[in-house]
Amino acid sequence: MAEGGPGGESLLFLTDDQLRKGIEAMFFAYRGFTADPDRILAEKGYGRAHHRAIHFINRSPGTTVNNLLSILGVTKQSLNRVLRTLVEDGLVESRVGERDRRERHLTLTEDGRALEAHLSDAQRKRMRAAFRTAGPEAVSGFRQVLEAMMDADMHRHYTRLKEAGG
Amino acid sequence: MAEGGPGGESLLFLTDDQLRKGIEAMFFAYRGFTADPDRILAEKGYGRAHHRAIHFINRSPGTTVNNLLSILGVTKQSLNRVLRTLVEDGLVESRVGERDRRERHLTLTEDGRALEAHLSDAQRKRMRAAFRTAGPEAVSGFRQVLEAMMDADMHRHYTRLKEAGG
DNA sequence: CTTGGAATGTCAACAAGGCTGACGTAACCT
DNA sequence: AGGTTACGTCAGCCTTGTTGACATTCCAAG
Repeated sequence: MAEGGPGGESLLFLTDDQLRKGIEAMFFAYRGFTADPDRILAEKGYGRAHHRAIHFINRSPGTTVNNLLSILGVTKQSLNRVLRTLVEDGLVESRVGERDRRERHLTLTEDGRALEAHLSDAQRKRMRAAFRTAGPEAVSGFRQVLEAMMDADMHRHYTRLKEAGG
Repeated sequence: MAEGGPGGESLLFLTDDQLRKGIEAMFFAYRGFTADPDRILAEKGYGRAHHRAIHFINRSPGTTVNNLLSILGVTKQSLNRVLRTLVEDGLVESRVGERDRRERHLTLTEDGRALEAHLSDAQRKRMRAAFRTAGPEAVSGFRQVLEAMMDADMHRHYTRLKEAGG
């Protein structure tokens, strides 16, 4: 299995050692990925769970609790705890649905958008530096591998957001 | 800032929208990245913290607690709890240092190596599928971006492990 | 040689944020 | 009218992060 294969293409990039490097790269990079927002959140007494809620509410203003649940992949009890503090603190607004009044539609308030901007500025800054260092071709590969790594459900959510936002 | 730039190279890949896609890709992909090991760990009553300890002890047999701490970036108390259960369950051996008896040198037992193999098989399987789908060039870019995203400390650890293992 | 500081690891207690289970309410739909 | 769906909440559990206090060991300065 050292080399050669379909189309004479080298498969060296699929050795266990290469895979292990990919695994460790994911581990260390994810730490960097969350480090900056984590610092900002800690100052305000929030955690990563708040960041995730804020991020996806910002991406899909007016989204329902149920939709958020399926994106985040946590239980409603878990999400509810986070959401309650955000509503109490005036960062998120929860409006009863007009068409279906069982639903709650979530949007960021002005304060919420301000925090979101602060957090995503920090995170984008690091991502931008990494992208710039690696270059456009690397970025394309980066995204291809990540997309191939997602579960099908998550890929669905990702694609939806990608299309909506583009 | 839409296009053009040094050397006439397009900078479209650095737009906020592209960065946001990268951020969301990291989020969703990391979930997939940990999903398989998480299932195995849950069956055995362990968590992600145990996996991390097992992984890095396997990578550097005989390592000290302090070294592990700086790789994992948690407090020694946090690590100690995890380590204690692993030692009690006979997956990790903790030997008092010969030269410096304050140190504890950590190695996996046979059972520990078996669990490590099980976990990393699962994780490599997904990584292999993603690598194969994306192809060697994408994998190269993937790693470049991740490396550029790491904090300096983490990059140091990553490089060390990479060299040792390669 | 002794003593004080630094390094290493352990115990205790607390908080965040996952989880399950049970229950209540309101609204929708057949 | 009755079943289903969406949401909220209470209670309690677990993992895994945190700080603080403490014991042991090493080393170096006096």
